[in-house]
Amino acid sequence: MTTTDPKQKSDTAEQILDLAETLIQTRGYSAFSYQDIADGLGIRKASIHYHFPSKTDLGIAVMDRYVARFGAALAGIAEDQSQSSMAMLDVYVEPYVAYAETPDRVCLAGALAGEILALPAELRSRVDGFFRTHQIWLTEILKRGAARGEFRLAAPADKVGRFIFGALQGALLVKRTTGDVWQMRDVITAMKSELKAGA
Amino acid sequence: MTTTDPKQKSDTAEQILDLAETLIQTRGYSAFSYQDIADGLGIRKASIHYHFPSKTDLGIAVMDRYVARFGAALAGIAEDQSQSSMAMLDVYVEPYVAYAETPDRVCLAGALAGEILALPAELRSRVDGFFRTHQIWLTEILKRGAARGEFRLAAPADKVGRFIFGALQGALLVKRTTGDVWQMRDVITAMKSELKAGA
DNA sequence: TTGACTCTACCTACCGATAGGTAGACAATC
DNA sequence: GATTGTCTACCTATCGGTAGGTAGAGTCAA
Repeated sequence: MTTTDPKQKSDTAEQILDLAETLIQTRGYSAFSYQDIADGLGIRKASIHYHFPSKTDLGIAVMDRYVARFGAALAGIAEDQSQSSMAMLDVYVEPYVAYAETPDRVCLAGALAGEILALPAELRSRVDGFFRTHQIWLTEILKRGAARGEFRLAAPADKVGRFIFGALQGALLVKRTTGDVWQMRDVITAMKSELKAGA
Repeated sequence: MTTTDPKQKSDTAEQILDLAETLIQTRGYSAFSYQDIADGLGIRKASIHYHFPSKTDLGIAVMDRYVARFGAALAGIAEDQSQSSMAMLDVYVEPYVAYAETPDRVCLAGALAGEILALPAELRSRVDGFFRTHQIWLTEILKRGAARGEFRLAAPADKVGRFIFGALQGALLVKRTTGDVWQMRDVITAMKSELKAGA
């Protein structure tokens, strides 16, 4: 950095995190290597080990950043209580739509979940926490929508929450394979129609 | 084999396929090795290469067998037209429930989809075909149910089909990570309630 | 002001383990 | 005697990780 930038983390560490996140989301945790990152950034493998001693450390750092980013987003959505619950849901699904419109990206947690048995315990627990948090958050929004007469839930909110969350994660998985950009849009259309039905 | 068994494929080849299928479903395609199979069956790596020259060949054989098995099942379900559409759906989701009740298994196609970019093209196209076939099949059942007045669809059948298929695949993914056996049951409960709503 | 020292951030060069895959010997069977 | 199936022994490539060195910026006492 030539400018006087009071940044906390070094620029290199940040670049490593960014590329690692992309690589995990597209190829998976086991399938990306320190060499891939080294090649991508034009540095040596050992330099990555300097910033992130082990692959586990790097994986944890990537996931923690992702969780924090999403956590802030979830809190932000629920903050403005003047919004309709459907509007909140619309904001929630935005990242899914965005990922679905890239060629190969899926949710980071979804990518890690696909190879959960190959992951170190510290990563496993974080993916688990991500899933639980999101399903609970969705359940709360659904309850709110039902209480306000916006949604008509055919089943208890927590079950519908799991249904919707699974559908979003599944849609990303299917879309990456089939390449059909309508996969995610159709799922969201169906989801919203189901919630509005009878309202 | 000591008994006179007029089997087509050798017993060893069959055992290799069985174990490979299990390993892909639990660990993933990239994460299992010929050594794992050799250790599991008490044979040498080179013997596996005799039956399946490359890992790609083995992967294709496993997937083709799986697709054929499922294809026969789908045809079987739709055969008896005296059944209700909900009964057909119940039979369809049986394998998902069964996988969800194992510690770590997911759908073979789902497992492969998780690392689709690391797969040889021949495998990729098969996973793609599997997804398309199942979504089309589900759509047909939904249309039938709607026509018979069993289901009330809030959105076009193909969109609901994608919604349901994604939810089932996503539920397996989430369940394996969280270990919550209710994940799949809750999703199926919600799905059936949505379909019955208003009927 | 200068020399000794420390720390950061990178480097080259290597390690043992494991991956998928191959060559060829050796029995058993048809 | 050819075919089938399994073996031992080996190959090359790559993995995550380590050892040790170095250039440069900052610190600080003489």
